[in-house]
Amino acid sequence: MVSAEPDEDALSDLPALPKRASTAEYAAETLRRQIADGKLRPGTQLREGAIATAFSISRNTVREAFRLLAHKRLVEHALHRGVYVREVSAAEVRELYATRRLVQPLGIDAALRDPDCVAALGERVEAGATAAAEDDWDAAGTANIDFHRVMMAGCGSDHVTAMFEQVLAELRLAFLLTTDHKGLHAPFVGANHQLLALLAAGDRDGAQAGLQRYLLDAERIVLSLLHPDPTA
Amino acid sequence: MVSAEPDEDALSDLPALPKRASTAEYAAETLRRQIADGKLRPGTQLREGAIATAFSISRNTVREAFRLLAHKRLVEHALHRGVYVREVSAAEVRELYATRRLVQPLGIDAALRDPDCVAALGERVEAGATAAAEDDWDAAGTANIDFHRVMMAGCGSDHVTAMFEQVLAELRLAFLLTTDHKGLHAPFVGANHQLLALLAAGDRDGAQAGLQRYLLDAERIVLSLLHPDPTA
DNA sequence: GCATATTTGTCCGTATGTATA
DNA sequence: CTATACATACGGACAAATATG
Repeated sequence: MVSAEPDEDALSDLPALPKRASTAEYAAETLRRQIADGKLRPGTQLREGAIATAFSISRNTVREAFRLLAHKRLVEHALHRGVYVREVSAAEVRELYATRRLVQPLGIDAALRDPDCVAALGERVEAGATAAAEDDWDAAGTANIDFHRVMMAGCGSDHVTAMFEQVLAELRLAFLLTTDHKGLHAPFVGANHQLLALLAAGDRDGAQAGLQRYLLDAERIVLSLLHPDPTA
Repeated sequence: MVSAEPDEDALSDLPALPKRASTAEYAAETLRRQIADGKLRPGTQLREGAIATAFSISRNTVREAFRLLAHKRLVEHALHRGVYVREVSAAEVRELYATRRLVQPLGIDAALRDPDCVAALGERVEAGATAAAEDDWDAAGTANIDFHRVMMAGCGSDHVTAMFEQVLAELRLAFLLTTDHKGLHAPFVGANHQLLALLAAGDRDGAQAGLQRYLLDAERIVLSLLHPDPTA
């Protein structure tokens, strides 16, 4: 590449990837973080030329990075019209929660079979509580997402894990559309705590019912924040 | 592009995609078919230069096509060493069936809630039986895969459907490694018929048990054909 | 509706880095 | 170890599609 150190600004927080990556992967990762951090808002167009000059890489390489991001469904590619940070609609949010209600019961069953998994979940609940106590709602949101990620990883299926990561990534994209981070994440802290207690007690039916209630509530909250109540 | 009609040579066998696609998508689709048809065997290296000249497109475009195929996990990308048609190992086959045993119960439940789905499944069973009667084991294999695809689509979750498509595509890649198409697909015809009967009768427990037995049998068969019995 | 500017899609030539015979 | 083949990446060019005035 032309400039050997493209990492002085936005990349300084990268923990020095041990795994070797191509320039395109590097650029894609940088963009991914900027999207996840809300620096690139949903709907923003990413222009090849601008990014190429900003990152000091060629347009071809930028295009490869775009393909990688499109694969993760973080951006949308419109032929001859460019790529845009994806905007998740209310209908898509409903689909995402429908999918969660469908597959997360598998995670509950997996957790019930594995005490280590329950212990790992306990750490996430604690992290969420700590973050909430410090009014750090971004951290609380991350802890919440991790809670469910860990639970699903317990299923032991790479394909299912990857799919669920996808679902969570898209949901995070939806979260970016609101600024009320406390209203968004605060309710989850207690809910996860309750769910954990049911899992620790080995109460399968209770945990399954609790999960469904949780997901229905979460969907309602997210939709209400996205779509500030049109009837009021 | 330079030449306005990119469709006269290597692409002539494509049934004229109605949806507009970029040259890269077009090339990716052509390669995907050649892999699915067994013309490009697992393990084959796909060289940028060779494909670029063969398809009369630039290496840049070929690279974009490779990204698309890598996304579908049809090819593997090794940095600085090129892309290869993926070889599915025995361990991966076991993982694929473990995933199927995990998620397909959701498909059974969905089918039990939807008579239309059961009807659609009936068509696939018939198609499989017809193909078997005509000794067309490739068609029988396709019908079998479609049977399970339709069942999972009944869940109504795009994410789950996409994940399952992925699983089936990788399994198909494994099937390419054997030439005994009859031995591979013949056992499934009857099994699907039985499963359908249980679904039509509304016997949930029977169908779930039947599914698990089916998947364990299928895994055994596939592994034995891939890995021609080392003890014999 | 038209003319123009911008941006994407694609190609080419070339240089450098990497893996392997 | 050198040589070679290939992937990676760059930059410039132009056509085609789209956006803009």
